[in-house]
Amino acid sequence: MSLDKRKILILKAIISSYIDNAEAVGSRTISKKYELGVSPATIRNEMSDLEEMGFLVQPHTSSGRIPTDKAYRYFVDDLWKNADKSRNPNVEAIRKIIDEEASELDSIFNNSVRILSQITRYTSFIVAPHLKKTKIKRIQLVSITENKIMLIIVMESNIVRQVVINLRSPIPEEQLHKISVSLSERISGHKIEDVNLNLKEKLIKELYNIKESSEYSLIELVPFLMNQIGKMEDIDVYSDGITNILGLPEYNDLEKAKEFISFAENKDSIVKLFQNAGQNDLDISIGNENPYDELKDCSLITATYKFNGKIVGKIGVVGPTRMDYEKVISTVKSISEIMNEIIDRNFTDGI
Amino acid sequence: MSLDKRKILILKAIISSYIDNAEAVGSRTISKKYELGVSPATIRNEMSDLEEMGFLVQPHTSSGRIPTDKAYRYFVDDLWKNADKSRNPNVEAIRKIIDEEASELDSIFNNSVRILSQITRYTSFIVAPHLKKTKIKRIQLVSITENKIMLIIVMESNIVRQVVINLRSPIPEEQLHKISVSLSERISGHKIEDVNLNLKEKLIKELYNIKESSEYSLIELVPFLMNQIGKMEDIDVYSDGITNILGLPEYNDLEKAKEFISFAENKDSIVKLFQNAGQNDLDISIGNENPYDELKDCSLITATYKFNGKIVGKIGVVGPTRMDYEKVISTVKSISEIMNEIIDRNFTDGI
DNA sequence: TGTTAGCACTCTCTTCCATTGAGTGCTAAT
DNA sequence: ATTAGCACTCAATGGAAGAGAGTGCTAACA
Repeated sequence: MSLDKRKILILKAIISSYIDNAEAVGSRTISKKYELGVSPATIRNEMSDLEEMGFLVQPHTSSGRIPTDKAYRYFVDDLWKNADKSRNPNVEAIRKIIDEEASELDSIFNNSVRILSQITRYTSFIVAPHLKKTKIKRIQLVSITENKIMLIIVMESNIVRQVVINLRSPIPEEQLHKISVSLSERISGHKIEDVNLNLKEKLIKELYNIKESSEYSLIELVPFLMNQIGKMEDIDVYSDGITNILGLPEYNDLEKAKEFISFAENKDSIVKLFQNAGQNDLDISIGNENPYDELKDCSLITATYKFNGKIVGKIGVVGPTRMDYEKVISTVKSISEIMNEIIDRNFTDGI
Repeated sequence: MSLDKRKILILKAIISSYIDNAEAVGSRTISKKYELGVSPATIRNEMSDLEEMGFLVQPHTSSGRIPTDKAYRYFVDDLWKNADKSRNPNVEAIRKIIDEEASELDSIFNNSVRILSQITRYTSFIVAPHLKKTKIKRIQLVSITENKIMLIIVMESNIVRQVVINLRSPIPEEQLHKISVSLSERISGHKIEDVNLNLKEKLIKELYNIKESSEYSLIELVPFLMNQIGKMEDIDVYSDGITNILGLPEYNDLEKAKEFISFAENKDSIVKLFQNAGQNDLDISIGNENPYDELKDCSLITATYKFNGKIVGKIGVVGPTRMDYEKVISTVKSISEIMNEIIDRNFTDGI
């Protein structure tokens, strides 16, 4: 039995109808709504074949049929081949919004993930860079008030992290500057994880031996600074629209909804999910292709974004397997491209 | 008819049972579980009286009874009088966690709201200061990379806000410093809202007339900086545990749950809710005492926190009217006290 | 040989009762 | 004033019956 043209048309019609209504599709519906020029009986025969081939299932003997993961997979792979190159019409509007607050990664991520979930109406995530694995370019100490200084860390990728630190007693501006310079000299080029491993002790010792350090109680400050640096968060997860699933018929069951929500709110599981998700420009995993039981009725569409051509993070959408793949794929693609472009422009070192 | 001792005991027993089980309480239950030494029949008579007095209602003729808002109000006011002065046993642990990352308000708020919702298992909020109404102490421009500078704003209350800004072309360190100093001189003492109103134009004009400005294209930079300052967020809302309500029997109805969630996720409504909530150390509004329909089955417990003795923000919990008031009140109280203390220590100007 | 009308059959879903059980209010006895 | 007893009420539970959507099969048709 082969997947001839008519079978494909019928399959697509069923998928399309099921995506719209979340209800098992019968032969009459197909013959009425989609003009195939054949009677329900013929369609029934074809549907029976499609079921045998594993593209459809019947929830019970006398109901219509539902597409399987295999059907979605076929449909998506087909989309792929005949990919519509027409750009998402919203692209320019989206770019403008993200670009407006593009000087901090945090804003780029927040805006991107929000827009993504607003357009798709599903749950969106961004899993952000492994800061601990990138090198520190320089650090800087800036006096804020008498008892507060700001520690600014600039990473190789021009990502900036800062933290305000309370001092027990003021440090003269001049001396702060000296500490800042010597600390920066010694720490730049190293990774945050190195600081945690062995650099910390080494640096503390070195700095103690410098004449001018002794003026101020570096004994307190430097180890504290090193701890702050070491604590910089490793992987950030941004999410939006988690509660959107409450609107989906497949999550009418409160228990199921709660299960999904607690999965989505758990950063660790999301990080793992996205790390497993393949490293292509765009990856799609459908239903049981997902490694997590909580997502067996969901599809995950992820894209990567890069710094300096190196893969560092992922953006993605989780929705029901019954999702409008064409729209979601095009949205994820567009937004990831916009992110890539904006990050490139704002965070990549010139040559 | 008066609220004699036995009626009070029975009322408390009913409230307590209803808080535990969320099910209408019958006379037999009370007589069995709470040793009052009287028969169900007697309790029935008393319950009938309590209903007449407005403390109880029957969902239908042949069911047990449920406490009304008035009953909770009585119960809470009574708690008040006989307030247990014993401190929450967790106080020290909580303080430690919040204190660990106390040099930035953002962390204090995030940690506090998280702990509050974790302990109470309800939804918690913090509505943070009106930044636009406080004066700017100083601003500072710090060079980050060739094309990035950081704009740091220190408010009168020692709150620090910073934003990274991308430049079209580099500015020499020296000149950046000059701009920073003149901008800071001119802007300190003013409020953010003043910047938006008229200060912006005035300052731009003034700075154009300074000799050294002309070296660099201040024409671009200064207006941009002013916009950044003017854009600093007005009121921040922190929330946690919104989806906790999915576990409550009163929100078994998905529609009701969705309504609550979209209310809780809407910053505007939360800001209004908290602004209406009274300015005492602790305020409680129960059920229909709340101005919002979405909260007619909820109680709101809020506390204030202060900077320099001035009220600036609120922390609070929203849960079902059927909540363990004693525990929630004590938790909100403790956490607000801890916040006050930590903020005082870290953000108040010395004398 | 593929298509289709017709029909019996299947299974869910809704509606409608009857039954159950928790709880009340009232009355009469203590 | 309290309580045992009892009739009564009403939500909740659990079939049973009927409706409706959809199927598979058969036989006729092009």
